[in-house]
Amino acid sequence: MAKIDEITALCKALSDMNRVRIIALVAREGSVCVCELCDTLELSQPFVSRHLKQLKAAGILVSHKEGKWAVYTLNQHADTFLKCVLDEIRSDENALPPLCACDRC
Amino acid sequence: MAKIDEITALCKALSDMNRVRIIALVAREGSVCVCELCDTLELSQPFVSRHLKQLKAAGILVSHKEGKWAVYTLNQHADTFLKCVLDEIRSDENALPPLCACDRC
DNA sequence: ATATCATATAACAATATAGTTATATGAAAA
DNA sequence: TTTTCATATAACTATATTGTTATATGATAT
Repeated sequence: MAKIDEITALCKALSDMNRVRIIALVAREGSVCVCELCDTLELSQPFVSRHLKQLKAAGILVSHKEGKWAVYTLNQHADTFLKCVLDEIRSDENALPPLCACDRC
Repeated sequence: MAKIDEITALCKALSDMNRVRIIALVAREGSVCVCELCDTLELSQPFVSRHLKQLKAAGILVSHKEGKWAVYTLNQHADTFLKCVLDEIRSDENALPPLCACDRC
């Protein structure tokens, strides 16, 4: 029952390759910290941080603090459309490199 | 089995409110000519024409000529993800004004 | 307290996209 | 063939977004 402007907003969040790769990595790993995203996807930290903010604003990801680290996970309250998108994204998870696990967190 | 870059490209086409409204109108009416889109959505002709080009490039719409008119319809060969999006868009069709039918075509 | 680490934000340049105005194309009617 | 109509494209400005660099915040460790 999504409205046209909700569809537009969600698709705007998904219209950037780097953001979709971030989502794909979070979906595959369950939860990741920012440094793992940076290292695995070879993206700069401020760059990742800003895209994460957009993905949170779009309701796709949620985050919580664990000590010094910010851990990002998928929003469990995704609506029908977002679930459909996530299924699509998950089906191409192998397009991503293996996780560069952070050895500190 | 959509790839990440295909998802990104499709979502980019769907990331603009006017384009989604165009899709919604085509989905509701079955087929429309450009002047009906302009009149109904109160958008300028070159503006609509350029967005239609993007929607064709994204594989969402197809068009054919009927005399002087260009008639746009949904691409029947939509993949799973696009079908899912179209269902969402259709569920908010009443957000659109009634069709301003072109009295010439 | 000071230093360090992880993340977030600010400020900026480069690029892309939206939206407008003017013009081109191509078909049908006169 | 000239005109008219429907649509497409070109050229342009305005705005938004991307991506980078520098800095701020906030927690832990020393």
